[in-house]
Amino acid sequence: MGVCWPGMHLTRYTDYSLRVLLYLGTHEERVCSVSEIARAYDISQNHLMKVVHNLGRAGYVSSVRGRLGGVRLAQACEEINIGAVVRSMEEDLQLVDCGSCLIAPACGLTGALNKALYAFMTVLDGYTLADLMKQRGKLARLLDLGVA
Amino acid sequence: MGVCWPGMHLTRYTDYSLRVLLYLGTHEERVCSVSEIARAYDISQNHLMKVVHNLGRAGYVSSVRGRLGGVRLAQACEEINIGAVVRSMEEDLQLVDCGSCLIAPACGLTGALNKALYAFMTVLDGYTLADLMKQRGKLARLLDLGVA
DNA sequence: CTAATATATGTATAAAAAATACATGTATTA
DNA sequence: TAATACATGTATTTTTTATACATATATTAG
Repeated sequence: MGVCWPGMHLTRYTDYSLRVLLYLGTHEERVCSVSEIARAYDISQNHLMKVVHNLGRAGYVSSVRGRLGGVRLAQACEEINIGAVVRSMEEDLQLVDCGSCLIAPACGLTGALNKALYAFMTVLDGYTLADLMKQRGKLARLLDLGVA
Repeated sequence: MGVCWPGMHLTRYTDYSLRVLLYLGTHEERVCSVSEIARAYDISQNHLMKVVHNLGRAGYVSSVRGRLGGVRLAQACEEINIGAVVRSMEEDLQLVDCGSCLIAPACGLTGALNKALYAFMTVLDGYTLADLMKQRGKLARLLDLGVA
């Protein structure tokens, strides 16, 4: 066989990650439970739990167990870079795996795709969580609608 | 529910499209059958048939039916733009579908992702098929290995 | 004219990937 | 100590993608 690139999959998993950060960013003053966030977005709580756990491992959120526990941002909104978040949530963002492709040694595609991906990520590297929250007040109101 | 973006999926389908163009580009002097190309890459012939058919609809290749029929490039290598090929093969390249997402009206993500995708495609727009075939001789040799 | 061979095209099946559900463990505190 | 929230592994479902199958249509060598 031979696949020249495995597909740039920005999954819902990464989508959820960013949405969690947006939620926590608009509620910086307190901890939020995963169930609360799942309810706001009408998303699978189990899935979101793993997303949040991963965000914790990557150092973006800190969690508190037990009653009255929950999650909060571990960094300031201005410090959380969107490109970095995407990179830490998406595993196969490298356009590799040309290993089994017959023409890999002479294929000009790899270089072109890598340059394109680099450009893609460079744009995202130019944004912080704070940049995505310019309309913070409106965001908060929309999110509260979901929880209520 | 609510999905803020559907995923940039550069599928194997697009991969195959570009590989077909590379094959035809290195055999410009004659028509090639789909089965020959499928054999070279060790790929499903049925799948490739549809890829080729689509390339025909998009105007990149012209096909001849019947015995001694086959496919050939309908444009010069220098005229075939890689970004355009990707756009015509991938349907959902637009990062839309925020329709059902709660926070869409105040979400800064959409803009960031669209800018990133634009940067990605702009890079690909800078390449032609000819650019990917700089090592044409080596390509031809590798492909012949697959057919043999 | 006809048998061989190639593309054209719709449908069905299989494989892979992703999302979600389920189950159970661990920690915290009112 | 009961309630609640995170932690984590496994199983199931859903979705997407790739492939297989079947059949129609076109072309041409002989």
